[in-house]
Amino acid sequence: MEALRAAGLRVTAPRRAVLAWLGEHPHSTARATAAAVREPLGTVSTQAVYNVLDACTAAGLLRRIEPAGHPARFERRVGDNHHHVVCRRCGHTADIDCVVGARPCLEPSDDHDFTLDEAEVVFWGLCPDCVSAGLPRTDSHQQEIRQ
Amino acid sequence: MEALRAAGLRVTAPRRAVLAWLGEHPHSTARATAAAVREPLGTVSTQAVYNVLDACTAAGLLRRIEPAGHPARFERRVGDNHHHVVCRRCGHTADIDCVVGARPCLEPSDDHDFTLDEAEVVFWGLCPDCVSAGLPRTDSHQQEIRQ
DNA sequence: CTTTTTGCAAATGATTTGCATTAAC
DNA sequence: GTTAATGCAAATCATTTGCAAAAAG
Repeated sequence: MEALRAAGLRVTAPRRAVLAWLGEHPHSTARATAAAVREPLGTVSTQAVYNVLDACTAAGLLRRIEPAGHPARFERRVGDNHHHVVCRRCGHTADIDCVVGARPCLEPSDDHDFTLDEAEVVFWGLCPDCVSAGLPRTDSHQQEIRQ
Repeated sequence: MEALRAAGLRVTAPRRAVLAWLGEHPHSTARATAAAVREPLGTVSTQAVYNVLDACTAAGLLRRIEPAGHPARFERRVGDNHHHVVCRRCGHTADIDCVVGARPCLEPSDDHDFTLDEAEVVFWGLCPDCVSAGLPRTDSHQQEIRQ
């Protein structure tokens, strides 16, 4: 990935592997990503993965999604302002393009003098699997079962 | 507060105090709330506060706001679907009524078969104080300085 | 060779869990 | 008197921090 070099980041095995994995499996957690890159690479420390994710997020190569009550997830689809559906129970996440044309409710009625840079929209609910599975709303146990 | 009794919850000093505090100081964190109720009440355990907040949230008396990277905040304004501006740096939170009339981007373009129950909108940015203060984006140290 | 990354260990911080004691009803 | 809440202690879990060793350019 020359994206790395373009961003002024050194090209290392963990970085290649993390970006490759996230390309195939968007919305993976740090933990799931770590587990995934350890397969081809052998030993990769958890912190190396966090470092990679942080560096790439800072460089704009990744987007971090932090659904309340669930570990952060990462995706390579950056630059466009798209949103997400998140399962309250297992944290499973999918992309959503907002209905209201280009910029949805991007203009708040009153910004309280904040200097805004992003409008984040999260649609909360239950994924099909958790609906059929059982009692709703309990928190996740199976984060990495789902990619 | 008869709201408590109406919700089938016993009326205790910590619950009264927490609800009273949040009525005056919406968007307080658990920590700030605990500190606040300890003043009039003497000793109140942190867990009691968490219990109160959890019970009241479950009963629909409170709404929990969980901005990524910041401790949860609570407010008594429930039932209406309003949104929030959140400061990336200090977590300071304020209410926003969405522009697009009653229900903003409540209809996702594709729900991925999720059973949705809420559309959450968060406007991210920097509060006036953090803009004038200094370097942006660093994380909070002053959660309870701001209510 | 110099600087960035990695790997390992330990710390942080919000939140949760378990259980005996106490207060509500 | 029962049952639900509190208080205290300890555990959990994602994430961060510090630093020496290894790798990238």
